[in-house]
Amino acid sequence: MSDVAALAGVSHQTVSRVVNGHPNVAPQTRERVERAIAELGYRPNIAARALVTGSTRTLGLVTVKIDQYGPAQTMIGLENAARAAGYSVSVSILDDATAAAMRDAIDTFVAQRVDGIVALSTYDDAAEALRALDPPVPLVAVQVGGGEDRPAVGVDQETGARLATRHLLGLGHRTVHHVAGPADSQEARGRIDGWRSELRAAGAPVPEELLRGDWTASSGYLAGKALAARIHGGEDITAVLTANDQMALGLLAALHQCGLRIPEDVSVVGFDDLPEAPYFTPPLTTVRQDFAELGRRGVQLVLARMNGQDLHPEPVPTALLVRSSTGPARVRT
Amino acid sequence: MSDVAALAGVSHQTVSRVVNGHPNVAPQTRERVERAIAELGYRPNIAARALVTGSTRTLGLVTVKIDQYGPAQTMIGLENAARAAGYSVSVSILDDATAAAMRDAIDTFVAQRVDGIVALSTYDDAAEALRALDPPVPLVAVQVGGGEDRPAVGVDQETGARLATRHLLGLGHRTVHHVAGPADSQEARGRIDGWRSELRAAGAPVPEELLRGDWTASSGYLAGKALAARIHGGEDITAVLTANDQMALGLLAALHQCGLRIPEDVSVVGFDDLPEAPYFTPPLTTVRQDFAELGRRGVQLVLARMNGQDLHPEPVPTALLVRSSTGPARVRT
DNA sequence: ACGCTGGGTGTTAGCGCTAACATGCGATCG
DNA sequence: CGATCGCATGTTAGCGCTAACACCCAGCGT
Repeated sequence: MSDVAALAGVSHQTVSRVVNGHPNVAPQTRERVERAIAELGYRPNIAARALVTGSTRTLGLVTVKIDQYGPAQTMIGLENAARAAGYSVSVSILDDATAAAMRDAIDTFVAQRVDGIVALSTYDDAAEALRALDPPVPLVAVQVGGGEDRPAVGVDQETGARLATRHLLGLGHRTVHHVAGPADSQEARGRIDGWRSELRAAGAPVPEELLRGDWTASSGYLAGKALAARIHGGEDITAVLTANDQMALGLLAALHQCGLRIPEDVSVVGFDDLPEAPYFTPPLTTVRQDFAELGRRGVQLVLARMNGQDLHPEPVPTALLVRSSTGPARVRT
Repeated sequence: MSDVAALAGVSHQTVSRVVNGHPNVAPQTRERVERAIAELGYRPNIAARALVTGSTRTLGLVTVKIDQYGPAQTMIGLENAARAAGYSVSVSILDDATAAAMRDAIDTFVAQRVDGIVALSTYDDAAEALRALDPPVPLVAVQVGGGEDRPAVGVDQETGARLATRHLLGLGHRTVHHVAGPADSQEARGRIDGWRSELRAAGAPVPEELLRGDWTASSGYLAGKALAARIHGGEDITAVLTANDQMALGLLAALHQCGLRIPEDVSVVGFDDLPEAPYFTPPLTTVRQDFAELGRRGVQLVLARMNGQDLHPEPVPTALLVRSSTGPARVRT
């Protein structure tokens, strides 16, 4: 900086003023400084600035299991929104959502003096770890529920699941079966709640046995096999809601293999709307989540907290996309 | 830090020594300081340390189109490897791979004084932008080729494509058609090269017309439609290599719709091995890439450059996974 | 007895920047 | 016409830390 000042024939403070866009600098001085900056290829040192201002203009993002489509998209949304707001993003991708790993990551962010932290995960251990922590900077949760006091944004899982269930009941299905996500996932529970309450509201029987998956296509396949066996055993199962598209894909594969036709024999609805969903066999009816929007609201929320505002954002809405994996119930023989 | 020093009854320098694990500190002093640190919840200020040491122990990661499975996985591998080596990761996810966006991102990293930069993208503009840049810190490219001097790691695309092509020819197919990726992708070109050279080596005819996609299932679907039309028009097309699994999915959907059976009428091979690939209809034969390993080697490479070493890592190997989307050529009627 | 070594600790300076105050000067006003 | 204002700029201090050096005091050899 002093080199620039010397070359432009001004003090370092004036250079600082130019760099930070202060108003009270004479236009010609400003120009002279800017030329010197360009000539010398000068870049201000963020660390030094952070030291004196106490702000790094960096957000910490801690996440688990980013290998799923949803979290990855949400991360993109977060990063873009943060960058647009002039913040850098430092990420920590945890292998598993243990409290210890979570604490470690947050600790590192605190040492880095990030201005705010966004935690992105749908698992209970992560949520619990978060609850126990009290970092000196705002910490908001994205898609992690259960925080009574901790600020959070999420997707309106319940309405999404209700939409899907209603669609299937509307097609004349007696009831809807559900292949749920992991028990320790808040997100999965939201979908179960929505599905169950819609069935109840419609007076449809609520299937006792709940099928569990772990979000992977492989677990969906297993669920599909189990379901097919029950259908061949004479059970009246004609409509299935799976908790995400990957599991729906596995389920579809299993039902196909067992000679069941979609949607003639069984209607299937997914959740997420992967870009690939229209190309499943058959094209998948599913519930779309706007992950990018979720990320954006997450950033909006930390930023608000950083300014001391107490924002309570609405959950991100979902939408049902009807494609070819759902059809009218066949008449019982 | 001075609070800790006061509480422990030592100088701030001794606290610094304890924090940084210097050898010459008396055990009981060390313990006293550690207790004070714990009591006060003290975290060293990384910015201040960076200012004096000149090192932030942070790596910059710039990437484009992370919404694809491959880049996302690679990013995880990178982040984990970096964290294991004691580095934080600052990310910048670009909307598109323009030279300007790339320059901006790198500039920000330079201002942040990251110790090294990893660029992750397979597009030519990105590669070109990289070539034009000369940041004051080591910059390595992951999966971006074409760098004569710029250090890079990549996946051995060519061998992967050859493996797939050989597999199809071995099943008795007269030749193999290829649905390639975007023309400006280094990765896509590597696969084309491998496919073409294997055909040549086997003395098989090289189809003139190359089908182009953009990695999406939707573009694969379009290619599938085109292919189906040509098959119905009497062309002898029995084996297709698609440049990734998503496009293979779209292709599969299109061929199905046009009444072609897989693999009886057409054999299809993908590339990537998505976790969902075994659940396609039919389960997809594909070429696996080890993205996590790619990320790991990327970090290894920057770290080496930061130490002034001149590492030239091997490309990451690929493996063919044979599932049910490929079968023997049917006899021409 | 003397210097010498080396481990344990303290003191000082400075990394690059911005906040706060100081200064100088032309324009404005009673 | 001097007091006053506001703009453009300079000066100083200090953010929290580590490197470099200074210092003190045992233990040792001669």
